[in-house]
Amino acid sequence: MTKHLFISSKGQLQARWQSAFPDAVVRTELGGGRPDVLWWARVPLNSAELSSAIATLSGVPVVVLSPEPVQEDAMHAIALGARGYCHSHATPAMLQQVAVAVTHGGLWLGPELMSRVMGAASERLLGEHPAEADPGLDLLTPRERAVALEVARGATNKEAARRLDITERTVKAHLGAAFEKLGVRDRLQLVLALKYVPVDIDHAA
Amino acid sequence: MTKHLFISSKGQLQARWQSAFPDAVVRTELGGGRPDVLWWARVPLNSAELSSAIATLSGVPVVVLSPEPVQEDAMHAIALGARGYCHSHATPAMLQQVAVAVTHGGLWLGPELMSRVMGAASERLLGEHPAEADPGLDLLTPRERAVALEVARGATNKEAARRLDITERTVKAHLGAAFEKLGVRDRLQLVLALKYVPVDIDHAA
DNA sequence: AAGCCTATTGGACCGGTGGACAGGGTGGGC
DNA sequence: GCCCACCCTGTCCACCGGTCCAATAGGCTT
Repeated sequence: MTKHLFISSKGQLQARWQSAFPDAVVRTELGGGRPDVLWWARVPLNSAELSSAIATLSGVPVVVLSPEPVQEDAMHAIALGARGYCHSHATPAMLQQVAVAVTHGGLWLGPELMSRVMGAASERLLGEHPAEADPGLDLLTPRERAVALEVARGATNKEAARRLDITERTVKAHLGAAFEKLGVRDRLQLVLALKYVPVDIDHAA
Repeated sequence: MTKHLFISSKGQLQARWQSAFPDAVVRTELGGGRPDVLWWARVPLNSAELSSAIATLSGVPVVVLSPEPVQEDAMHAIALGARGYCHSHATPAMLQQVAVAVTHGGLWLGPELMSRVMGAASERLLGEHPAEADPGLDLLTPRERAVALEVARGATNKEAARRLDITERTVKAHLGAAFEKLGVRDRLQLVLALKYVPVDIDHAA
């Protein structure tokens, strides 16, 4: 018989899970025997905890359950080695499906996520990035690029303004345009989007 | 009963496959009814053919079989939407495993490929290389580190608070402590400090 | 000439951010 | 017991960051 172990912060979904797997064990902490499937339902998702759980139970498929599935969380989960990701309120039938898939060596993600992951993986491994080298820098005008690079080095708007000899207001304007073009919401995400940019030589030690 | 359709250039493995699935149908071309699983064993792998087959049988999981599995082929296959990839001489037991996984919504790739694909997908989607131990990070307490990492991913204080299940105020506290310890003035420079080590912070002077 | 893109700046608004006060709680070392 | 490090929370406030409303001016294509 397949042993299912659910790790949950609180036990409130125990009944639901046990209707999918009558012999399911629900606990708040890892421990005890070695299950055949580990269902990780602790919220919020803590990377460190999950990672150590996966490492501890090496070989046991881990499925992450979330009360409100987020793609980003799912990506983190599979990056850490999880074999599945689905809604913690999924129907018992769905949970059984997932269990079957992962215990037979599969990865279960749900249709949308699956296609996203597959697309990303193939892009990465086949080396055909859609916007290959620059995920954005050449979308920007020269001025926008200059401002973006200043900001990406950690400058405040005021500092960037001084270095480029323009008004802080203008910096904001260019920066706003850059946000728009790169589809990010703030300077920090701009930096993350531009993270490949090598640090200026004249500022490196 | 699950219907298995094998598409093969030549029929020589028919016996093996039928020992896994007694009612398996082996053909050289697509056609006839709609199977529950489509096993694609045509060699060499033709992207166009496979693609159109997957499109034609939309919704039917497709598993690509190869007499000599190559990672690149596997990547192409899943890029086109295949749900599995394995050796065409796999044991009947293995084939049954694969069938179970894919018919339950899973992706089946084999351990090595799976980890490769997962790694690639997460790198691509999260834009991160697997844990390159940041030197500054161990100056921080576990909680400060967790907050710092959330922020380093582009989260706002509010988002970090939600993800770590603490108040925004507490996020600020940990973050402030992290700024102090790392000698930076704001979240953006924190990210830079965690990503590239040798950046001089004071180009404002 | 008209239209568009780029660069530049202004003012105003408001939410996010970071620092400066405050505490409260736990657990471990001396 | 006391001290200390860590974790968590609160209020207040100045500043920064991002976006809205503009406007002016040069260069470029049509």
